[in-house]
Formats: sequence, structure tokens, C-alpha cells
Amino acid sequence: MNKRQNYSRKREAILDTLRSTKTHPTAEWVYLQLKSQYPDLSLGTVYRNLSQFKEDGTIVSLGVVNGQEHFDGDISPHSHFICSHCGSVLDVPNDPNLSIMFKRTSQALDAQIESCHILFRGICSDCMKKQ
Amino acid sequence: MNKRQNYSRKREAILDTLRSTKTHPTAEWVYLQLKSQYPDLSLGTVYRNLSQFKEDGTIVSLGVVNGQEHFDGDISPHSHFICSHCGSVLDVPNDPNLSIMFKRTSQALDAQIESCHILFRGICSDCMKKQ
DNA sequence: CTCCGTGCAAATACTTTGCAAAGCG
DNA sequence: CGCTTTGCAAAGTATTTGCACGGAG
Repeated sequence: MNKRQNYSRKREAILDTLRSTKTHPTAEWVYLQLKSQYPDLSLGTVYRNLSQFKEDGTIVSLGVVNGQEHFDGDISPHSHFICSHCGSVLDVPNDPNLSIMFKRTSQALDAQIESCHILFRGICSDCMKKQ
Repeated sequence: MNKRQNYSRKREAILDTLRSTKTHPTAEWVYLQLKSQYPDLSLGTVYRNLSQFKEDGTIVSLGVVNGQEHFDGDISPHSHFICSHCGSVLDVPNDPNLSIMFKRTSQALDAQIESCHILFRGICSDCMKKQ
């Protein structure tokens, strides 16, 4: 039903870039990565495609940190840790208890929960060593 | 040590407004609430004070939803549920399992975790009824 | 009197949008 | 050829900042 999508080399490149990094980039970062390879790429295109991917569920948004939206090409359920010192974002595998919490919360609120995102904040081991 | 702060009726009003609501307002909402009582209140002032409260740890930011930052005057540890239909934000008491997860994650990452924020997304019971 | 807090308007920063041209099928 | 995607630039939106003035201590 949503087969109305042409092939586009640039769209593919955007998705590839997002999937081939372990970081959790912003639209601008993706743009800068691709700019050298596709000199006529426009920032608007990156935004447009990222929004569409997000809508399609092909990628996931981590939300806005410091005014910029961060994306994650890895859509397997996992959580994130943000170092409040260096600002880096790390992946955290989901705890098995989560599904229990999930169900419990759903009942408590009488709501239909679709997803759950955990955000830890603290100091990463690298920054701890440096101090 | 940071006692260089004068009294300000407006600052107090902003904090009061934030604390006396169960919602999780944006800067603009706070501004609109106070505008009738303080007609010469400026939006910049609200932003300035909210940022300062956030920095002081007097209030907490829930992050940006739909391009607007939401604040919470309740700094006790609890989580949130966002209805992806109507956009409302509900409080969720923290699950007892959380502290276990907390510790486990801390060990897995070898990091020092300071805080943890869980964000559920789904459809709230009100919106479910309406459909 | 000396700083702090504020209004106001201008400036930023990020993101979205309109439109004509180029591309896919 | 009909529909999709793109570049470009202009428009939006939320937030921050500079500056001069009124108020607190």
C-alpha cells in the first residue's frame, strides 16, 4: 500500500550512513558526512528523508538533545546512556525486567503502551578515568 | 556560594505556576498563564528563569516534545507517559524493579549513573475511548 | 550607589516548506 | 508520460541574547 517509493541513490546513502555508524547522529552530521560524496546534496533532503524514515519506522529518534534531534539506525529495543560530562551517547541493552514493567505500567494507566525508552544520565567510564 | 540572587516576584510566580499544575508545561504555557496577572511579563524572562531553575536543579526538563521543551516542577524520581495521539504527558510512578536495573546497567557500562528517566509512548485511555 | 532582573526587539539555531527542475518506472 | 525526489531559498518556530531602565539591597 505504500509502494509509491522510487529508488533514490541519495536516500539509500542517508540510511546507510545512519546504519554504519555507532554514534547517534543529527541531521546535520549526516549531511556533512555525505556532502563530499554528493556535493549537490541539500540539507532539506536529509531532513525530508530522515523524517520519512522515522515515520516508516525504519529509524528511530532519540529525541532532542541540545536543540538537535538525534537519530538511531538501530531499531532493536535498547536504551541509552548520555554522559553529562562529554555528551556522548552509548547504547544500553534492555533489561529483561523491562517487559514486566511495561505490562505493569500499561495496566496502571489503563493505556496502550507502544514503546518505552529509558535514558540514563551520568559519567561514562572514560570521563571517570580522566578525573 | 551562589547567594547572589535578589528576590523577584516574577521569578517566584513562574516557579509557583510550574509547581501548582499537574501538567508538564512549556515555557510558552507558563507565559500565557501569568500574562494576565503580570501584563508586562516578557517571554524572554520566562525562558531565562526556567533555564536557571533547571540549572539549579529546582525543576527538571522532560526534554523536547514536538519542538517545545517541557518542564516538570516535581523533581521526585518518576517517569512519564506521552500520548502519541493527543500529546498529553502523564506521570508514572517508578517501578520498584528500577533500582535493580539501575545497578545492573551501572555495572555493565562501568559508568556512574546519576539519574534515569523512562519515557513510555502510546495511546492514553481518554484517546482510546474516543475511538 | 551598585548589581540584579526585566522588557523589548533583534538575533540565532534548527527544521520545514514551496516550487520548478531532474529522475525513476 | 505520470508520479516521486531534489536543490535552493525562503519561511517558520522555539529559544537566546544585547541593551537600557527600574528595582532590590
